[in-house]
Amino acid sequence: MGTISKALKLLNEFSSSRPEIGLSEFKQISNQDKATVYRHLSELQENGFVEQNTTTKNYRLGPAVLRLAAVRERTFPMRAAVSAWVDDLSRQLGELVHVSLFQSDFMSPLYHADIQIHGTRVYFDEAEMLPMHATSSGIAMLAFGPEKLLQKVLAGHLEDYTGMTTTDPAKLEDEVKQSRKNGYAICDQGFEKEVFSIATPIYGKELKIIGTLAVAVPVFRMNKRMKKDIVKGLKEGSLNVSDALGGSIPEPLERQWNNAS
Amino acid sequence: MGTISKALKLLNEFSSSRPEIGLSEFKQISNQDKATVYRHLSELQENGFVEQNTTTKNYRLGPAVLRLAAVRERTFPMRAAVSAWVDDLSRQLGELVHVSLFQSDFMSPLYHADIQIHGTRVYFDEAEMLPMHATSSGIAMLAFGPEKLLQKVLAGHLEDYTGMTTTDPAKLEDEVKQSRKNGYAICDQGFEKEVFSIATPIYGKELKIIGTLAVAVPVFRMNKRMKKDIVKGLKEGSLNVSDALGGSIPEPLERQWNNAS
DNA sequence: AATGACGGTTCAAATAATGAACCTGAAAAC
DNA sequence: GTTTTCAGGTTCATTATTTGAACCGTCATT
Repeated sequence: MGTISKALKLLNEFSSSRPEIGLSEFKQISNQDKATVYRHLSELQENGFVEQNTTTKNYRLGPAVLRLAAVRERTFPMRAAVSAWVDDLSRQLGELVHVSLFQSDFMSPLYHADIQIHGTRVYFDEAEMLPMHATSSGIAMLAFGPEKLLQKVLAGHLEDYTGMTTTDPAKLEDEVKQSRKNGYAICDQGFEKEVFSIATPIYGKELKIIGTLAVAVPVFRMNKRMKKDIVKGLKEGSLNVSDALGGSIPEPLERQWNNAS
Repeated sequence: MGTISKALKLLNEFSSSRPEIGLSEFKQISNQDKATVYRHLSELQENGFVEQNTTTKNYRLGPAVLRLAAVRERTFPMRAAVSAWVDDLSRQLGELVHVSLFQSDFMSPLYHADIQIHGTRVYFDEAEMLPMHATSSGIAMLAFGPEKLLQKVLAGHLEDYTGMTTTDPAKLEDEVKQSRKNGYAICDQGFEKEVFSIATPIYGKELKIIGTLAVAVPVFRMNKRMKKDIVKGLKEGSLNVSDALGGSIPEPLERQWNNAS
């Protein structure tokens, strides 16, 4: 791994639950020498990608990412492109819906909508990274994405988040196979307790898979009828979202979806 | 300059007017070997900071910046903190107002508001980088920021954007001195033709300057009365925005402002 | 006064970045 | 339809940068 990747990976350590990180903490997290981490952070700081809390000396994400995000969304408005369909589906189902993009090691939420018609709702953080093996989005990506990715994830460590997370590679592979058979992926409380989710793949230009569309509901609200509605909505939604992004669902998968319903 | 900075600087080449850049183009822009640029882009791509247009092979900003921006704004909501005051001032003046943050080489817009009460309005792109020598925000930063920064800018190349841009270091230094005397910075069509702007500094914790508050108006609408109103609004605004960011205006400057009005 | 935790710095040793030249394919020029 | 040009991408010896153990200064705790 090059120096650039090492530095960029540092940025990914920041999250909603960990907005500021000190040097020593970073050293532990990243398993690198303190001096190395320090230099990387300094260079990131020079470029505005991190900044320092002047009192605690802890590091946090810098304003540079804001400008880049503004450029990206202004010139390649993906969020805007998918938002209408995500809103639609959320309204239709009355549940939380999100589109997430594949990003090397995890799924990264792009947009979510939660039209509240129930008293309880699923908590969703657009700034969070969704693990590949513990979310329906991740499993859908593994099922419909490149075989290499699946192998990489199966070979890696499968962290247990809830006690119900699939941590056995063989079991995960089974789930992936089942997802391919079904045409959608399911995850029962793999990442957050009490949350059940279903996801379908989203494709961009040239039939390239780029992410997933997913619905997450409180597990106690889940039943056969609900599941049927969600799967139907996801299939339509995937078509629409893919189309909005200039892509389309591969022929075989679309046929599979049509036959199933 | 380290490898990390070289790679990160590549990201800054993207803008609203240049959303996609090819390898050869990048080589020219950055004055680096093609192989080097290619490797840097590849590593950025692996981490989702750029992605490739599959047909043209051109590079564009990737989705990773979206997630980081979401984390930043969620955990350190600067935009949200300043938006109310910027909106207020824009409503009060009926003109475009923006807060921009200093970012190593330029000013980076954080938030802007334009309450339209006139037929014409200033075009403003939040994704754009504002040059230090050719905008009121930049000059305010030079005037009230560290002396080192001023020297660095004076020693560098001063690009001419409009034909009215200050390109002579001595003249720029004069403008900076005048700004210090006035307590605010002025720029007449230095970056965009027909746009006149005035800016005041914004301070964070421990009296550290972090950016500027600025008003930009069509030059033909500018007059003594208008200028007086803007300067008054900016002084109040700078106090409010600095306060909202947990900072405060340094004593001497605040006294200077109070005496002037 | 001693201890340890933390951010930051140094310099020789190790490793990764670099760039001239090369490859390949597509499109423009002849 | 052949040649030229230009684009993205790749290779390998050379070169320069990254690296990390040890060190420093500061602050809070014992």
